[in-house]
Amino acid sequence: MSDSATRKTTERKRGSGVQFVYDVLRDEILDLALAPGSPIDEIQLAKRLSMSRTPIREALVRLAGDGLVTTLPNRSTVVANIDFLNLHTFFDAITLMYRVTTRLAALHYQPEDLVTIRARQAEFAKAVEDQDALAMIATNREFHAAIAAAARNPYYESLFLRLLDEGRRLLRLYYSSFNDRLPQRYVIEHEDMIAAIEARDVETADKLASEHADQIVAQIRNMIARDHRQQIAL
Amino acid sequence: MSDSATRKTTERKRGSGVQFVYDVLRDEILDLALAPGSPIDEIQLAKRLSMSRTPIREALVRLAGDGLVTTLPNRSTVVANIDFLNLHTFFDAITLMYRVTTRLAALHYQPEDLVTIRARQAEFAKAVEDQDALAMIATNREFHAAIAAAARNPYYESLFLRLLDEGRRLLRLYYSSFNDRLPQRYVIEHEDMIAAIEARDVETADKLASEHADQIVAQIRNMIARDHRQQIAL
DNA sequence: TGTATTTTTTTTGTCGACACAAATTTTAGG
DNA sequence: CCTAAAATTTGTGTCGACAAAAAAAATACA
Repeated sequence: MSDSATRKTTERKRGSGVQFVYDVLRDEILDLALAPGSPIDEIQLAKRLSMSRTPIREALVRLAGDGLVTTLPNRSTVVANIDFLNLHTFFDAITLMYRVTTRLAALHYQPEDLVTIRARQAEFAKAVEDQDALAMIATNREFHAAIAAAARNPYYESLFLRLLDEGRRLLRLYYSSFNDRLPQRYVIEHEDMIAAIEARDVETADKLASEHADQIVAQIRNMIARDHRQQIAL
Repeated sequence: MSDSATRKTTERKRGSGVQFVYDVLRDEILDLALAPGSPIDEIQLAKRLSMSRTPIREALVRLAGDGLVTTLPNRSTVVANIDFLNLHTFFDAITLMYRVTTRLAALHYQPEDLVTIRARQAEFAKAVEDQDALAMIATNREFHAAIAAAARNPYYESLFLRLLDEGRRLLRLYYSSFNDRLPQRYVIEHEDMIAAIEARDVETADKLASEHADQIVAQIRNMIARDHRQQIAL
């Protein structure tokens, strides 16, 4: 299990309890340390994090708001399932959010935004170079989150972040397939997007984001199809 | 105050407490019965609804997730303010959601969806005929929510519902200005949208939704400008 | 042996109480 | 009379306990 969950005997500041539980659970859910569909026992969790059930419950309510857990009335809350049947709605939404945030970033970015975006891109390039699939997933998210922040629209941003997190869970399922050389292409696409944003070239930014999204969606689809074939073969 | 808040001594089913508080507070916030920025006292609320603070707090956490209240650490939670300075981000997002949901509804609707949509439209037409501004706001929301449901994309739907609720709060502020004849136009536009959806004419549906959104945004902008002029005059 | 009913266990939803943080008021000093 | 420190008040964050609901186990009956 996640070692961040076991360290706890140290006194925490008052008020940080809920946030702590929220962060721990969120990480474990997105990292698939907690399997989708598995129940979350409040008492067990309370013992593990050595705190009362009250802050645990509040954290669970927040996670339910994020769609990361599902609360069954009078029954245990469970980690949200991945809905493979309706993945197309996910792909549709995340593609649109890739486009919209990149578009608006080209329109509204401030100089300091570019600094942040470039820093995230450097981290992503590093992860690709190291062939570190897990780091690639994380840094790719941060790169696009930085663009979304520059777009300065909290409504798009919050939906996009939610979709990126959902995607993180999906990619985790298949991250072993990242051994190929494809990710190098993403680095270049990112560079092109940064250039279009900097030039305030909205249409090009939109087009690049759209293609980038299609790339990623296609790759995830491939991973799923491949995995599905393997399952059938077994 | 809302009378739904005072009836409570009757026993409620176990488990419905949080939902009840959530619904009451949500309505009061969206109806501006609770002014934006005003603090919410947990103890006072607990007394008013005659229940313990625990379910109150959980409801507040959910509302915070919806962006309807803001939680200040160790300090009272306050009703979310209306951010007039960044209204353009709201208009941008809600216009896109009008378009996307109408588009996808034309693509994915099932026969029973049209029945629901038409029922909502009838209620909206009735409200316009009655010159009942408050009912117009509510039924207009339900009409577009029905279209969003037919679009069958939970990500778009949840964002759109959130934006519609935010819009409800905005319109409440200015609903006195609904005395003019403009709303009749909305009825016709709604009819056109239904026709385009039924014909599965995606492009027309998109175009109509876009124009409809522009209409509404323009009207809200007018209301704000008019109000602003009045404030300056005073 | 299989099914229906009762009993037990487990786990959630709610409660009242307490501790701590921040805001407010009071008091002390210049 | 004004400023700064101390004391008080107000309200949140967390806790342990209890009651109701659901699930699991045990029992009765055919």
